Amino acid sequence: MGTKERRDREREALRGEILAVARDLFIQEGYERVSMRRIAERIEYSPTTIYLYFRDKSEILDEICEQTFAKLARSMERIEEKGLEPLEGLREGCRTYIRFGLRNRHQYRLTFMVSGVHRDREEDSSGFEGSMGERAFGFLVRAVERCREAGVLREIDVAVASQVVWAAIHGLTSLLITVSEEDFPWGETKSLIEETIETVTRGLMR
Amino acid sequence: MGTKERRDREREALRGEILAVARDLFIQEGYERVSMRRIAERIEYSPTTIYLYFRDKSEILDEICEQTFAKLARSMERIEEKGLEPLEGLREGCRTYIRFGLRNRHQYRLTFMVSGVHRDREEDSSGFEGSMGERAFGFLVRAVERCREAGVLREIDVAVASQVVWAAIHGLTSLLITVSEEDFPWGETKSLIEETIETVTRGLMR
DNA sequence: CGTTAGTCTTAACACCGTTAATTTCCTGAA
DNA sequence: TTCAGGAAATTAACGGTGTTAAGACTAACG
Repeated sequence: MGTKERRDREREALRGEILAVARDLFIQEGYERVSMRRIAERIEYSPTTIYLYFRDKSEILDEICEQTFAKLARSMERIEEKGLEPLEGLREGCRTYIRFGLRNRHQYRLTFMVSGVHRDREEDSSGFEGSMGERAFGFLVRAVERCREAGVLREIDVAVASQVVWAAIHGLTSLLITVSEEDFPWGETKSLIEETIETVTRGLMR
Repeated sequence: MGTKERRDREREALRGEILAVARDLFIQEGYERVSMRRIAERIEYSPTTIYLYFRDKSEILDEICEQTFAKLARSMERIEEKGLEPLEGLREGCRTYIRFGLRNRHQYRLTFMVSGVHRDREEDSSGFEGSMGERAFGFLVRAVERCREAGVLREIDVAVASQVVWAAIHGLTSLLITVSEEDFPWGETKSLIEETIETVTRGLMR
């Protein structure tokens, strides 16, 4: 009787393996360089089998991105449990965000820097609401809000201020990912990160 | 005797037409959605003819990017001639940069947000030195330097400060390009831009 | 006029994402 | 134990891609 359950388990297992293999390949070589046929080869199934588990290539990407986002969101939410003072909490969130992006370059690029380039299929896109991306951004909003409550924030809309922070840390992260050190004379990365965070927080305080 | 000259002119003309057609298509539909065959169709030549004028597809892109950069660099350098006070000059440069990115979304994405994804050919890359990108960034450095000389800059390395500014305005630009308004509740774009510029400049001043 | 150099095209290669049709395999009932 | 049904996987194919090799055309020069 439990055969359906077992089959479901097996199905899920194979699905997971596809996801794992695809993630490794995407990270190592980039989304567009990895073909369905190569993923299939790795899992030792025929290419078309993948289509029994995913609608198309970009759905695999979407799923991986959500996983990545979930990781980022958790990292950031963990900061809130540390009970730091508002300003330092915000700073620590920025650090976490940037570090995460640099440690997961390809995933970061895939989630934040491609968007509508791939996935022409529009329908779902599931939007921002309820997504892991919202959770990660939600952290920023709360961190800024706590700064406002503590009275250290200058006169500015909390939503706008959060977007400004996001822009700054995303900008730094994506530049460091895109423009390699041999193409541009970045100095010491660590101090650049700290100065960026320092600058944006200072700029938001009264 | 002037036949060689005429032929050179014709060659250059066709090359230019390929570039123009490709630019229009890339802008309208994005680099990866445009095939060599479609470019060829537009110029009414066979696909392989293009390879007599460009090594490969990415070389067409490179050339277009350089043109775009040149336009940006000129726009920014024109600000210097306006004789604004240092801080306002920096602000105006930021505005120009962001506006340029938003008005040339596809070109901006191509130049600043893809990098090593396409063009596996490494050899040249021609580096940062002497490129139009350097000229655009050079403006930022000079603008920041002038702020330092005017004594309004806080204690910070000029190169680092310029990179911070670049990160912030690039971050905003690329986010606005990547994350569409239906995916994320951006408020009013104009005020977001102003607040970002305000925040980063404030954060750099003493 | 014949040769030659430059320009362009045809045909092909090796891929790609994806779909339709078909085969294989296993399970549950007779 | 056999057999039907259904799920899972495969083969073959379509229409596309960037790119290369080989051949055809064409215009200028000796």
